[in-house]
Order: sequence, then structure tokens, then C-alpha cells
Amino acid sequence: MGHGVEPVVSGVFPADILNQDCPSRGVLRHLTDRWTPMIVTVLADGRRARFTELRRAIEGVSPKVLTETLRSMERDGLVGREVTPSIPPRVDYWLTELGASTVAPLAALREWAEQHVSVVEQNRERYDGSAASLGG
Amino acid sequence: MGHGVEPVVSGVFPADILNQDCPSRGVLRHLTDRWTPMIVTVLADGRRARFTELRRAIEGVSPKVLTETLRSMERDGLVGREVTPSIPPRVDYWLTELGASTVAPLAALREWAEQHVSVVEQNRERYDGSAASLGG
DNA sequence: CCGTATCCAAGGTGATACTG
DNA sequence: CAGTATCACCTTGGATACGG
Repeated sequence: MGHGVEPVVSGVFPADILNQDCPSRGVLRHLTDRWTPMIVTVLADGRRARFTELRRAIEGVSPKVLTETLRSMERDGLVGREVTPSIPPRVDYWLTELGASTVAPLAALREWAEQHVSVVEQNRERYDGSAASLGG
Repeated sequence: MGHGVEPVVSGVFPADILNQDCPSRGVLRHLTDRWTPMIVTVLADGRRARFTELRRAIEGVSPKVLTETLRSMERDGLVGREVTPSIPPRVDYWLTELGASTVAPLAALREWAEQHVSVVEQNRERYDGSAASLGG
């Protein structure tokens, strides 16, 4: 907690995230980048993986974006990176302790998504249906 | 669980999210839209809020984007919306039961971000520093 | 008050070819 | 193998003015 002490809505004391200038907004945003949760999923439980293993495990990611995401995660201290200068070269990635601490929260979110897909899709159909019948 | 049974990386059995075509990707993405976690934060604990209250509570959000985000959350069944056709009009938002089930996972993520901002920032400085000294 | 309409900037993301 | 370089898209998000 942090920057304000005034309630914004009755009974709501501002989480830092609600504060315009709080850098936690950027951190959260980063943590929820398109491929970050998937990388964390693959590297959970102390697993190491090479670049191509990650690329294969995470369907649809391009090498460019995977590199960018891994770099920024490395920069933030979420993943470690080890280069073995052999031929062919070998690079391994793993979660640091800090990165490992994101596994539980990210897994919870991922599981929520996986478990509620069908309900959400039903809700969408129902909503779109009502909208259509309003128009007709 | 779902679509595949083959391990992608040794010991890694694919979560649905890793599957290219799994709609849970879209759901997760949506759940982590820029303003969704903040809306959920404000509406947690069964609180209701009017449009303008949300807008004030969530610093920096524009009316257009707030509307869009609320609409899509309503479409997915995460928030309820009640219009009171008075003058001036009054519209209330709240979390549905489904929406309320996202509070815990989203709060965990938000708290992670709020609690680790400084560490992440330190890591970034260190990383950028090493990069600079490599160049010089 | 609660939005919508319009226009616009930014950058996240992607496809692909190429290099050490 | 492990990326980088390049180009382009196109969605997300923002500023602002206006309408019911």
C-alpha cells in the first residue's frame, strides 16, 4: 500500500494499482504480456528449457517475440539464461526465485481461464443473442 | 485439461493455454486487459459503482475505453449493469458471481506486482548497467 | 450523468528471411 | 541452434467533442 489514504469510492481505499503514476501498473502489465504466462507455465517446477523447446511448447509464438519476451523477463530478473558456446550453440532458460514466485498467481489465472471458457462462451452467445433480438 | 496428451518438453504436459487453438487464450488475454484488473479491484467485496465513480477511482482511464471494457466484461458475464432511467440517468455496475470468482486470482497478481515493484526496478537497473559496461 | 462518435498515435505482434 | 533484421499490420488505447 502506498500513495493515497483517501477512499475513492465509498469503502474503497486505493490499491497502488489504481494510482496513475504507480509503477506497479507497468509490472502487472508486463506480467500479463501475451506470452509471459505461457513461458512461466513451461518453466514451472524448476524445469529448464532451450529456446527451441520453448518455441515448440508454446504454439504460435514467433522467434522474434519469444526472444523479446525472454529478454525483458531476464531484465526484470524473472528468468535466468545460460549460454553454452558449443556448436551448435545451446541456451537454457529457467525461472529465478523471483520468477518462481509468479507461478502460483499466474497458474491461478490460467486455470480460471481454462476452467471457465465454456461458461464465458455461453454468456457471449446469450449476450449477442439478446442484442440481436433487440435489433430485430 | 484438454487437447493433447503428448509431452512438449520433457515432463511438461501441455496446459490448454499452450494450445494454439484453445479459446482459453482469449479468455486469459481478456482477463488481463489493461483496465480489467482495476475494475475488478474496485468492484470487489460486492461493491457497486456508477460509471463516473469507476472512472474517478481508476486514474487515467478514458470514458471510451472504460465503456468498452465494461461492455465486454458484461458480455462475458463478469459484471452486471443496471440502468435507472432517471434524470440525470444512473447506471450501476457490480461483479456477478462469475466475476467475483476472478477477484482472488487477479488480486494475487496485483499484489505480486505491488509488492515486487522495487525488486524488479533494481533488477532492471542492474541489467541495464551490465549491458552498458559490456558496451563500454 | 452516461455514455457515443471520431480521429489518431503507439506499439505489440506477426511472417519471413537471414546470420554467427 | 539460437537468435536478429526488416517490414507491416492492426488492435489497443488515448484525446476530445458531442448527444440523449
